[in-house]
Amino acid sequence: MNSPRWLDPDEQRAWRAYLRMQGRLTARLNRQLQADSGLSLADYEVLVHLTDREEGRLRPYELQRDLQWEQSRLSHHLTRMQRRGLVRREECADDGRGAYVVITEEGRRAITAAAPGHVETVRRLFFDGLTREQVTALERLAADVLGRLD
Amino acid sequence: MNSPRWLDPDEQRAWRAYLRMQGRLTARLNRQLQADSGLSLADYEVLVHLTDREEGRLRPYELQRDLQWEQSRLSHHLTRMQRRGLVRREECADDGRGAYVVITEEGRRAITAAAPGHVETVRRLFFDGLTREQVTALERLAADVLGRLD
DNA sequence: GCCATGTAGATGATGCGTCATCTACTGGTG
DNA sequence: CACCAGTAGATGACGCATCATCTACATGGC
Repeated sequence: MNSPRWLDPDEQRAWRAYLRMQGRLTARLNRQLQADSGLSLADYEVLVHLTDREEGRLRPYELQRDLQWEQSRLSHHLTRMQRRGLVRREECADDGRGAYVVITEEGRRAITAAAPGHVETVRRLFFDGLTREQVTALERLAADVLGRLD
Repeated sequence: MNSPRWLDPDEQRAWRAYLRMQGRLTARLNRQLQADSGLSLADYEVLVHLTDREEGRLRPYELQRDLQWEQSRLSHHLTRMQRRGLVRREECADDGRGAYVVITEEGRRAITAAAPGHVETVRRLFFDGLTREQVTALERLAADVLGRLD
């Protein structure tokens, strides 16, 4: 821990700007989604992944792998979503330990209703005003950083 | 809400990569700070802003403006930090409604101990491996987006 | 001086995220 | 087949974030 390499001024500014953008953007997206459709960003992500498979069901561990969430977070979240009727749990025949998470009709209705407004908000708050180069540079940067997170 | 402009493939990939990086990075930073020094990222931010003024004290509304937090989040957070002995509240003579938040000796010790490891982690997980151009491009992007969030 | 409106800040309820821990089943090795 | 390491998932406790609401003081207009 001795003599750390501090951030230089460019890095400082970039880091502060990133943190600030991140916090504000997430807050805004969450609020819009919550207000317009009663879903959180987390609910939205779960439902997107479920609708990606046409059977509308996944094993929790697959969901966990895709979302990169903590296992217990996922489990708690599914419990809450189940309580609200957005998903349902089913037994898994192949693996006695396992389970399936299945999207309900209500879950489908919820995400169908929520998606347009959410995408519109992402576009309005984030992509509008960015150039194509900025978009590809961001993807590149995120991929670089992700590569070092594993 | 009719006929939304969906994200094109570049935007999709960039957005997913960003969300994923964001989530994983925040989680890692939080875990490191928590494990090595018992502080959360939120605690860290509060203490940084307090130590920025050499009196080590601020009005809550200033802190709120700087951090861009919800007022009640800040208030709750300060209560918890106070309970842990990191800050203290003091009466404000000029304004009967107001208060001061003051960093304690223990708070100073905590952030002094935490900072090197945290900065090192930010550097290792984020800045190492990014070019100078990527860093300035990020700052630019974040500033652009922030400009549209107000 | 009195009232209306605004501002500083606290609080209770409730949902979310993490950690530690637990149960139950699987699958390979002797 | 008995054992044991590993994997799938759930749960309780606790700190965090948001919303709605509340108190108390400040301030400007009459």
